Amino acid sequence: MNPASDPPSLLFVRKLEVLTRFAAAEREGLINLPIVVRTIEAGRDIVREGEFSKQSVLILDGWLCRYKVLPSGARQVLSVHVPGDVPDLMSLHLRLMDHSIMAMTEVKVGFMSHESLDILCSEFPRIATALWKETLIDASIFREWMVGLGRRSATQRVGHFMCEIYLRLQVVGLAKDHKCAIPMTQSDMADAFGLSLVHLNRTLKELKEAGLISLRHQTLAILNWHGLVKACDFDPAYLHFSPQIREG
Amino acid sequence: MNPASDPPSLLFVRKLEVLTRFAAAEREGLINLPIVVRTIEAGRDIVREGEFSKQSVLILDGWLCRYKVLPSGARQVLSVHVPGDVPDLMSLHLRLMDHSIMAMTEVKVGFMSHESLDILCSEFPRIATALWKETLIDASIFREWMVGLGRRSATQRVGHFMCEIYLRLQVVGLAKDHKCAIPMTQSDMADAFGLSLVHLNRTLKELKEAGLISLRHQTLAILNWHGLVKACDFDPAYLHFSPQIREG
DNA sequence: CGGACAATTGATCTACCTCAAAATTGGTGG
DNA sequence: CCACCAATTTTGAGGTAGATCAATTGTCCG
Repeated sequence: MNPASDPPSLLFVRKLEVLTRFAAAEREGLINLPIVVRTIEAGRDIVREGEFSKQSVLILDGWLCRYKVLPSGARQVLSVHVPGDVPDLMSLHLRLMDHSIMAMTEVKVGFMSHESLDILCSEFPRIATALWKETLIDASIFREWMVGLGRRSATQRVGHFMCEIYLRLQVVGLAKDHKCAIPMTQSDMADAFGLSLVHLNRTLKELKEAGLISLRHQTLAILNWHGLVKACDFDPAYLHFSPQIREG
Repeated sequence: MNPASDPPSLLFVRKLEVLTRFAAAEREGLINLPIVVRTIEAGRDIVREGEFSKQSVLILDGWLCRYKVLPSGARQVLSVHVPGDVPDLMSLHLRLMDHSIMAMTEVKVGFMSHESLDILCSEFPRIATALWKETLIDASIFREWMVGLGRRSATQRVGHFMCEIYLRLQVVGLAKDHKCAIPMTQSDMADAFGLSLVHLNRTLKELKEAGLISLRHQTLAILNWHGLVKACDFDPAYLHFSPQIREG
């Protein structure tokens, strides 16, 4: 879906065009954005809390997550990111990182300098607005996760995530027929849902035994979409997809 | 601190100037922003999840919170807002509200139409950037709350909030000498920290008995700032104050 | 002074945690 | 192709932070 001849920025343009219709010049400006492509091995940090960031990363392939670690050693995964996402877009204006970003799998990323993004934004204000919107959707997802962490049961939290990630992957063509890859360890998931590893494992087992999902070899199948949506109280409104996309 | 003769927009300008140094024209544009002032009684919703928003509210006096309610009836408070905040700034670009906003006290708010904000942003790109930054800090606070909800104990969550709100109030001149008003019921706090009302009450008691805080008649005093900061693992970096502000 | 709401306390229960070990999986080198 | 290692997943057993249910007390106001 992304031939070698395509510039890496094309994925970025496509993602933004889900929300914004660009003029030809804007599109061109985006496509010509200088991007430095690099491959990073699984487990490596891309940026660390406390660092000053001078660039943002576009994910071209693989998954990555944002997290914070407490003095106790406990880790909270704040978000999970898939191809097309720019997880640290916020650093464009908040240069001091308040969290870290780690490769969950081997990832291919494109580095976009803040300098060139700034220039692009001032030349094309509608691009600035499109990027701003991306950061707002990011925040909306945080809010929904907060609801899960504060008020949903372990089972609902896990199921809710499965629904969310399936839809997000579907938008970028990486999921269909209620199946997708989830290249996370159970330890990663536990840290994302605020659970212990042991309890996460039991929660997954419960969802499997209820016939709602199957998950093996990092491959998720949602066996009963409507059942899962209902059980976990999933409503995709918070993803702010344009009207024509919303469904399961 | 805000004489009757001052236009309500002045509070907004002051808040934004914490992060951005404006040119005279920009400042003037902001001050002339048309604002409709209204008073709203405690407990009333200002916007509801699912509505389309055509304006954003600037808090002039009083507190308000954002929240979501689950089908079970459980409520999660997502954030708490004080004078100077524009809690639904996100609706400027995500018009469909994914959460509700409620007055926690009687509040005096200023309504700013999205139309006039849009015009201001396109005329003064640096104002757009300043607003974007505000939404990014908002998201940063969500991230920190996620860490609390997922990985901190009840005691730490409560204490952490006390530190945060004290500093945020201090910036707008509403707190000093480690004292400030916290016009929230314990029920509101419980919903903000993902706790039951009963447990929240016991947690407060614990912090009081440890000599870290006092809280009576909605008045908070932090009796041992350093002790509290240490016990709750509080680090204000996530508030992204400019360097000269950071301290307790 | 009464009524409504908010705060506090008691008693019991449970969802999820921690500690510990075993089983499974995937990758590597011989 | 197999043996082995390290990482991951799974299961068992027992403990606890925080939930729920149920009063009681305090506070604010009209």
